[in-house]
Amino acid sequence: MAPRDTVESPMRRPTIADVAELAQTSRGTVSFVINNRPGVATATRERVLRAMRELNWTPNRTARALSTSRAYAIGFILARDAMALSSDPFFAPFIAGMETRLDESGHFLMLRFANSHESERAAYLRLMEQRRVDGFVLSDLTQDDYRFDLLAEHSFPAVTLNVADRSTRLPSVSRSDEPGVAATVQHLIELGHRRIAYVGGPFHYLHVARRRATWEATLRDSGIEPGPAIASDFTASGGSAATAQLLDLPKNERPTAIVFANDLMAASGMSYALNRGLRVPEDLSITGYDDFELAAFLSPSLTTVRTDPTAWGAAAVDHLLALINGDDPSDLALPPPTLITRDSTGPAPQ
Amino acid sequence: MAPRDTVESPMRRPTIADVAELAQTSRGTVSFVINNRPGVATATRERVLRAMRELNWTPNRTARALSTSRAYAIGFILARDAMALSSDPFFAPFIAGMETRLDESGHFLMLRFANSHESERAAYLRLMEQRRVDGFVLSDLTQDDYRFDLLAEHSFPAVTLNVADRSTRLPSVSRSDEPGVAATVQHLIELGHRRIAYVGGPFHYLHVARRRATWEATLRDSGIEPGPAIASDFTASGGSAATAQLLDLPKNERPTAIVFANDLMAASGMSYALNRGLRVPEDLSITGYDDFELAAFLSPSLTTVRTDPTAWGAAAVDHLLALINGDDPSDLALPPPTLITRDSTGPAPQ
DNA sequence: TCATTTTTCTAAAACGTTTCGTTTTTGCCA
DNA sequence: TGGCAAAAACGAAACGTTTTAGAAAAATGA
Repeated sequence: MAPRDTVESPMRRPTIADVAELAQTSRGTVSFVINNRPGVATATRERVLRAMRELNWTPNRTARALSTSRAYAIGFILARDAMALSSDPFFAPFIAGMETRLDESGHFLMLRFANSHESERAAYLRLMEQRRVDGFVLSDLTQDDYRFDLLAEHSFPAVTLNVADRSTRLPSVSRSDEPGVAATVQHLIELGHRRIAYVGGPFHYLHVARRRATWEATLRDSGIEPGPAIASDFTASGGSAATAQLLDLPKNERPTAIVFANDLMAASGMSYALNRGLRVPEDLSITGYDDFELAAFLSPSLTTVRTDPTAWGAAAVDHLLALINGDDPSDLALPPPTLITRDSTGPAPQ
Repeated sequence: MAPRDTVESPMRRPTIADVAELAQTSRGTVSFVINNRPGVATATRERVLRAMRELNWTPNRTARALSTSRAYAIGFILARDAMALSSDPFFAPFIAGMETRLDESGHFLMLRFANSHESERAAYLRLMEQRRVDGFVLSDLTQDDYRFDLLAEHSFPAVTLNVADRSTRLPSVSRSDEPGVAATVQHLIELGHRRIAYVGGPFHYLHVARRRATWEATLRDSGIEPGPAIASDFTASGGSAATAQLLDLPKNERPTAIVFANDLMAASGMSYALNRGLRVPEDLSITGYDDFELAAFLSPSLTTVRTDPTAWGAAAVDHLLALINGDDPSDLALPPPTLITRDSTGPAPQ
């Protein structure tokens, strides 16, 4: 007679009940052990731990999520199109910074790119309604941002990147860009420039408006009339077009230096100027913002402002998790970014 | 006596039970309606739909996930450091492409950046053990990739980007890069170049090795001895260093054209060459790969190969979801990328 | 030793779906 | 009109955790 094997249902993943049985205790106790809560005798705790190891069991997060009504994930929704995104050197390191902290706390990141306002709104709603995240990190704040009301209606926690333009109960994690822009403009003034133009992004973004305002204020403080300012779009093609527009000005209005709101526009604008036969920095000084990887390797290398998106991402997550855990974190200001002087800026032409 | 209000528990989100009650039916029926399965009378179906609308109810995905043991999410784990990632123009549009399809099917993307081999492995394990995803998209295949065994052990579905170097039950979604590289080399040969160098990435990546092999094969097919090949690292600084190394060769070995494995290295290498006083393309022709945003706006503009990562991402997700749903999709080959000829390539110097 | 407190542990009820076996209703035909 | 099959609806169990009320056991004090 063939031996009768104990027939195990194939591949069934062990559950907390299996662990409890092996450790000769109840499921409740196992739960207490893994969440290390008091009230479990040392001997029992060790039996449970041994059983866990033996069965190679890890708690099923879905079940836990249902039970605790926590998702153990946070949402990050970007309303930019993918192309703009891939060339924006901010997000990848920012996300990586977030993940270092998420990893430690066992959370995951739900990322979504939205290419329209409607799909952005829909993504927030779905994530909230389906309870798939515990909170959000809000970037790209705009004037009177609709997301504040949206999240408030569902009483969802979130942290904002930079401070909002109106009062909100959401804490912010910000890195002021005023000092970086001010330092850039100051640097150009010291080099003797007097016609300093600005090429920014869409002004409904708060940080865009703020940087532009800083450029203007710094010039006025030095008694210099601000040169032309152009609202561009952060893209390479926008940078070229804006530069063309500036260089087409009559000679006595034409800027001798251009402050760009990001490196991509700066690099593109610089190429355009070189193509037109201008020398950089002898005829035209150029500055960027971000210190993207190529900045140091362009010809000439690009004077720019280095931010630290990784640290920012980590701080944002720390703050958000604290908020989710019921703490009441205040606004947090990170140290300002620093100006990196390279070869694309030089003394103003005579 | 004060009127006795019906005290509602504040803010409780409606559940399927509330909908069932309002529609005067059972939870099972409501479930049938939302998953539009047969066996529900039209009248009942409409009562349910009305109740859903009235209560503004959407099913809780966590509960559904627990019940169906499906996570409604897929995993994408990138073992690159954030800096390299931010400058790689592939991933953002690829992810965006994935999301268009994920969105349609109600799935989400679990994204993780891993900065070490260990954390990569741990991320796969956690996602699988906790059942937080239904499958994976595997990118950056390496020689004898360990992930095949890892996923097989847990019998998790996945699709690979490009075909593996060994047999695996995982279907692939690939875009062959041979034609792009071949077209590039051919283009240079037609321009009269005979010393054509190659600057690639780490050769343990399959696609890196394959591109390099194509460069070599195309040259040999034309009876040309391949010039020097350098294994670089896809970074701007690597591109500069490799270019320096090539330009330092004795004049009769020095290449008249360099084929770079990505645009970032190409842009950086080009700047380096210009800085050394060479003219591009008169003295040196340069090609890239990716067609990143800046490529058209560099000076000179960069000849490169345009891939379509967005379409690739969409196809990968379609394939993966089919696999998850129990279909048995075969390998899929997307149309090859195309060469974009710009100003960084020209006739070989005499 | 016994009452009392404290600690440890258990059993059962949640969490919000899906699924499945059964019962009820409907529709059809003789 | 009664009988029967098919369609529709129901109710309960299941998914795998956490949490809570209370039982059991251990520790404490008189």
